[in-house]
Amino acid sequence: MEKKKYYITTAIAYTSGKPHIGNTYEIVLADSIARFKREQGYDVFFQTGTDEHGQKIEWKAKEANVTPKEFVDGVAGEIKRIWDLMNTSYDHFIRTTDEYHERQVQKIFKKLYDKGDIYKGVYEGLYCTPCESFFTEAQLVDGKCPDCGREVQPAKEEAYFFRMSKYANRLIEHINSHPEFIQPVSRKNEMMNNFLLPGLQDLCVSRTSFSWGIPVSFDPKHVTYVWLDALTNYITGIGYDCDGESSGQFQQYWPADLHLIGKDIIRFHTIYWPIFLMALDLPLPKQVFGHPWLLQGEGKMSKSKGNVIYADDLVDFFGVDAVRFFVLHEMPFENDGVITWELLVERLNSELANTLGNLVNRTVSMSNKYFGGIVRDGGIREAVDEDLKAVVLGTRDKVVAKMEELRVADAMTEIFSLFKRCNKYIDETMPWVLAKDEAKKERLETVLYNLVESISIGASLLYAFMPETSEKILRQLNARKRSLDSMDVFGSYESGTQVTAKPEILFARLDMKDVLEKAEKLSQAQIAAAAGEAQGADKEAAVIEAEKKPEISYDDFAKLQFQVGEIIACEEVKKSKKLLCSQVRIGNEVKQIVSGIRKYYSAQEMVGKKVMVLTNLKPATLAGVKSEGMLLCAEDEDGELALVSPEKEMPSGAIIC
RNA sequence: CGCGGGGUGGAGCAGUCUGGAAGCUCGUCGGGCUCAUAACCCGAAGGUCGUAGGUUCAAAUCCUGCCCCCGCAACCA
Repeated sequence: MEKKKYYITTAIAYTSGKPHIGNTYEIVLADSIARFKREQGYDVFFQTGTDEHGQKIEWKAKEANVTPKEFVDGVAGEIKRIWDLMNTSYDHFIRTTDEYHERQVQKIFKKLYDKGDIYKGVYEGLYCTPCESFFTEAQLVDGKCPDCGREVQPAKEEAYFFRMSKYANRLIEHINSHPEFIQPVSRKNEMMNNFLLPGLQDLCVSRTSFSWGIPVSFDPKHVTYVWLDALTNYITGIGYDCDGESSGQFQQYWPADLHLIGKDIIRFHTIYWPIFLMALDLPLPKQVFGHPWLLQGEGKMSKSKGNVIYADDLVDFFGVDAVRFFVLHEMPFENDGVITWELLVERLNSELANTLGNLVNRTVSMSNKYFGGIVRDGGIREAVDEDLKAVVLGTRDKVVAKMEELRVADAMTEIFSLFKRCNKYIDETMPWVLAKDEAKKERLETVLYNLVESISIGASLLYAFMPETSEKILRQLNARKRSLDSMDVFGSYESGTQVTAKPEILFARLDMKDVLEKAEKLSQAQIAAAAGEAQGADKEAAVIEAEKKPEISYDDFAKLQFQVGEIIACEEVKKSKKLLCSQVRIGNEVKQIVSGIRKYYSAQEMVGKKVMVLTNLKPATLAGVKSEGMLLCAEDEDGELALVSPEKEMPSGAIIC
């Protein structure tokens, strides 16, 4: 019988820097699903890779004084190293700089252009002059350029667009008729209400503002812009060819069974990607699962706070499988999960060391102590055995059911319930008591046999999640790995087998204090490194600013009217989290000025301050409130703001020149 | 009235769709055991299930109002 295929992908990682544990979570999750599907007998193809084009990389490469290609080669290597370190069993690692991918993207672009789905138009967006790049509102960081942090202005640029609206109805219908398409289902409404039902905007698919991308073959000053380049990896990676010369592999595996992605890019995978596929007359992926995020305990991960957690650091402390266990087990299905060093140590000690490691250890030890390591089925059954067997034999189906819903954390919990049941069984049967009575020898053999058999099954189930641990346990027990199919029989462990003479500690308990101290050192090192990096970046930015900002005449300067203003009243703007609305007295008049500084100043403390105001700026309406000027602030690289005030007491309205 | 998620013993979560004795992990306390990695097993304390109403024989679960928190979106002159 032919095996059913299963094609699973992760999102491709952006090569702008080393991935942290949150990014690493995704590949491990995908790996456990891929491995489990293989166990279930599917012909699995598992693809991951890197997204290597774009403005940001061009910029980073420049900063590092290397070519973009050299830069991404470095980062992609690092990413691959971490993926391998995590023991992930991907079949193909695609890079968007792969020659085959680039060629296909060019062909796809041309094909869609010829078809009329892509047209040339004008892109209106927000432009950052020093960086020479456009951003959509969504890309802005605190309303500023995400790369250099400066203000952006509305501007226009020639660009190619994809006619999204043409396929919108078909997509709506598809989503409605395939409830399993978007997972978790709660995301479906979000997509429908926010994007599909209000009407889809055409998507800009090219840029001229940077060159590190795949050139549009018939208009080379344009490069392909992110999504058409990145999303297509899922088909080019398995040999799609849009002239109909697709590989056998493509024929076999497409459509994908599961795109595993972060919840932040659900929109692109459930709207743009299906529409691209429709335009190419290809079937749509069966399911897109937007997993939640793994967050660091307090606040966002940031290098300057020194709280970024990297997979390889964790592996140094805990070992690969412990880290796999943690990210898989600690991640809820819909809500974001939390990762802290404390939690990690706690989990490792209680579940891995105590429940699992100690179980294997005590079982092997007893076998050696009482029977020289020979495990025999003594054939003396008792009533207590029945519940153990029932639990052990029932676990497979529970795990399968959970995996079917992609509830990996729950699946692991089921397996650990099995191990807990084994520990309980030891207390129920009290082998050390049986050992004192020569007449109970056969019963004792049976008890140990039941344990070894149960652990063998548990360890086999564990394989998809913690492959090394699974193998280690089986090796210690000298047992074969069970197939899922064979797990409805209790008693397959060959009677008379000898277990290892010296049980190896699977997971050593860790001292919380010790780990936290070491983690603190890591954190300090990170802060120091970030500070050094930030200094370097500052210098760089200053130089670039000098280069890019054109000289102005005194007349230009004279056009700007700066005055000292006194804030006489201030309140928070409703419907906004960032805005404060101040009444500012400037000489004899009072202007209303709205500023995005609520994060740094409370309305109360604003009152009474004398600040520098640009008073002849054209009024604008922000969040429905009129603003007649601008309060000037100094801003650092983290977006920290400080109002600028005259250094000595000055009257309200004083001219600043 | 922008969209969405959440508020469950000290901590972290499940349970809510498909009403019917409030569950899991950690922590605390007491007990058991000694094969084992000071581990394992049992028991206990501890919860007005955010809040106010409603429906129902019965509500954490369904309905309505309100209060907090968090994402996204908007906004940062």
